[in-house]
Amino acid sequence: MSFPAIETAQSPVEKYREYLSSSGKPTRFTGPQRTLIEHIFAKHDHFDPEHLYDELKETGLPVSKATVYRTLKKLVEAGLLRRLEVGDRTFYEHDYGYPQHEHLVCERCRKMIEFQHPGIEEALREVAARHGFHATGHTLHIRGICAECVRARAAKRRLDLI
Amino acid sequence: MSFPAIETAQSPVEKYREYLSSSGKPTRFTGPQRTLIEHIFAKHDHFDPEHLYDELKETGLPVSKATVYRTLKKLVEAGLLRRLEVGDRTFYEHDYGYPQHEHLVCERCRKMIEFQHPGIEEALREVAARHGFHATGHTLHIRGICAECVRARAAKRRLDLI
DNA sequence: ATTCTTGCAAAGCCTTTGCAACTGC
DNA sequence: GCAGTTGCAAAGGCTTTGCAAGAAT
Repeated sequence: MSFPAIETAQSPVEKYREYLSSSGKPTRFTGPQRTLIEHIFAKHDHFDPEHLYDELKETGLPVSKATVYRTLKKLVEAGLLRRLEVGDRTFYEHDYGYPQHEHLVCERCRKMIEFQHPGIEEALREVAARHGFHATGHTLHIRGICAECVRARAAKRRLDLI
Repeated sequence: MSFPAIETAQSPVEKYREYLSSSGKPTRFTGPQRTLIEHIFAKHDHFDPEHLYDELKETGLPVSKATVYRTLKKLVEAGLLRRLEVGDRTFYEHDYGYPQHEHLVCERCRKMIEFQHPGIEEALREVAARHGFHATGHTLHIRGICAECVRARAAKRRLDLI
């Protein structure tokens, strides 16, 4: 984890059940949904639906792709996950129990480095207020090459000269 | 336009030709490419490939979808256009001759309101530097409901009470 | 029992690609 | 004339959807 987790009164599963009962919509807590939540919250990372689907298949508790997509949508509504759109790829990450942050996205190794910057969040709120805009969220990430890849590239360049 | 255009020494077409000749790659300035550039730079707005394709069809100078996509990619490389990923939709807007800015995106009327905030840009540079990250760009937008739609919604609520 | 959820496969969307015809240079 | 570009239609990813079978309450 890049940042310490936030203390939560409820487990993700509990939080989800609460959401289900208070959402008004038809809803039922099923096995596949439990499998997904428990798998997703077993570790903190950034994942895409395809990858999640593959992992579950390997663990012996497969869930169909349709259900992966359907459940991810619900988990975002429930406030358990945050959806990230990076370039033309879509990722999900923990929202519940994890502090607000943004990402540096390496275009070479695809790594996503988390960072926090309260000043930026504050500036965004201020901008919205100034425009009478009722903000519900934002998307922010910095694209480029991470330190590691910059070094690797420099090293390779040195080798090429020999 | 939300912001005044920047003075440019070259027209978009000239700038593009310069890019073509200096890019090293095979390249040829064709009729469809000229049609696209002239149409795109005739007005400042945010558009998606589909919309652009439809507009060109109506003007009587149609360009195939494949060429629209292929040319948009080149125009981004040439620095004429900026590509925006908002949610799961992709837009393009002028980059050449237009100042750096970000967007407030209304989720009700889809309007994109431009804003500038030098402090944020500066903060982003600083974050990248702190991580030894070689930044090449960033994505930033605020989602929510614009002032107009907030008002419209409030008005409707009042009516509903009658 | 009833109604919601799942899995499968088909359909949808947006974007890219293979290829023959065409066109700048 | 030669290589690069276009248009068309087909193919590709990723995501959603229709529907019959299977679960949760």
